[in-house]
Amino acid sequence: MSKAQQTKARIVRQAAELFNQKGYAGSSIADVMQATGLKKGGIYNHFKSKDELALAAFDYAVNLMSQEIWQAVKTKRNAIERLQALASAYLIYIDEPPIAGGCPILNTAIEADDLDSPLRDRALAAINSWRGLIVRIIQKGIKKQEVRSTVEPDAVATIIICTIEGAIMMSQLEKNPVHLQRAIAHLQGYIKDLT
Amino acid sequence: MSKAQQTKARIVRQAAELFNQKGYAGSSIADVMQATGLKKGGIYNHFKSKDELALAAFDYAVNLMSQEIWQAVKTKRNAIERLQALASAYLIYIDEPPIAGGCPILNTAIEADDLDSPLRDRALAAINSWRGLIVRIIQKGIKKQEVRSTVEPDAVATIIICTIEGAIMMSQLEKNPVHLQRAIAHLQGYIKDLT
DNA sequence: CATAAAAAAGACCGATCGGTCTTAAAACAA
DNA sequence: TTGTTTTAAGACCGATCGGTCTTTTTTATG
Repeated sequence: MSKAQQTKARIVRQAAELFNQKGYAGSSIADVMQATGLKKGGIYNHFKSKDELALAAFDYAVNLMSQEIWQAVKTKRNAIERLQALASAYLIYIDEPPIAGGCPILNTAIEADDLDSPLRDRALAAINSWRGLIVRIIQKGIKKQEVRSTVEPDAVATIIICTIEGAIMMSQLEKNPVHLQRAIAHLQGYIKDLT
Repeated sequence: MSKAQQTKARIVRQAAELFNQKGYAGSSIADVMQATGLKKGGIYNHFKSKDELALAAFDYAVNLMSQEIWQAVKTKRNAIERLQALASAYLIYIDEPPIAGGCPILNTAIEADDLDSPLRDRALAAINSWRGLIVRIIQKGIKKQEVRSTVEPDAVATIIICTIEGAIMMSQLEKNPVHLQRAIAHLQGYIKDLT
């Protein structure tokens, strides 16, 4: 990777963390300059606009988390175990958060949900991708008779996602991991009962 | 109420809706001017600063929702029914949202959780007040043997709150009430099993 | 090492930011 | 209804916003 590519990647990484903590509207280019140690020219040489950087930063952050989840899921073959591993993977936000400031999907969704922006579309796509993963795991589990046939994959996906996201918000706000731990413990039982 | 008081209340109401949709950092005083139809002098005559207006707007929004919840809860005497009524009360976000833009506690928590601002303190206090209500209902329920004595009030409060908040986010993002409906249906079963 | 190309610096731009202050209009009390 | 006080208007302020452009420095290539 060339020096320029390294610099660009570094800007994305550091901007992602900044945006994830202070929000897009709450962060200025001056903030990005401070976080990266670069001046304006150094940043605008790699990105056309603040919006373009915001999109790149969001994609980076989501990718980071997606890989984490997939790592956890792919080690299991049984649907129940897969879902449980998926839920447990979010405990990483306590020990080694891939990015500071909480869940980037949640943060971006809240900031952009009333706007009609590319960022909202990206948050929506990220949620739907996550939901798709859960739905596919359950559908396969039903076929393999690991999951009750009466289970509605879409409904389960909603419960898993909203419980985790709400818990991340609470733990982040109270600076106390217990909420996320309780939520995931609750989900483990909920998922076990899908059998 | 004097004319001036009416105007002040109107500013708070309209600013609350604006902030709840576009965020505090995402809304300018010019936006507030447009929303209220007032000019700068008319706004700063009532509020020292944007921050002061933001706090008043948040308090107004939270109060609005708190009253809604309490209205629903107070009609029931049994702990299980009270919790179920509490959860169901959030369906109002679908039919007649008290304020546009989703849950003000959630929105404010996400925007302010990494900052060290009065707004963060307010969001924290609002969540804790909500949690306190749930905990007290359960404690009383245990005493009256309406709730299993092995139930941990704090843990249940976490599950109820994070499920609802996560679901509001999802329904808001996807512009589809189904997520909130599923989450509340799920909570009804969860609460019933506390017996 | 020389040279062309790319990256970063930093001065600069108009627009907008939150906030102030003087002035005019409206509300209120007598 | 008159006089006083409060409320709202709107010009104005310095700071900061996102973004541009020229110049210098660094990197990559022969």
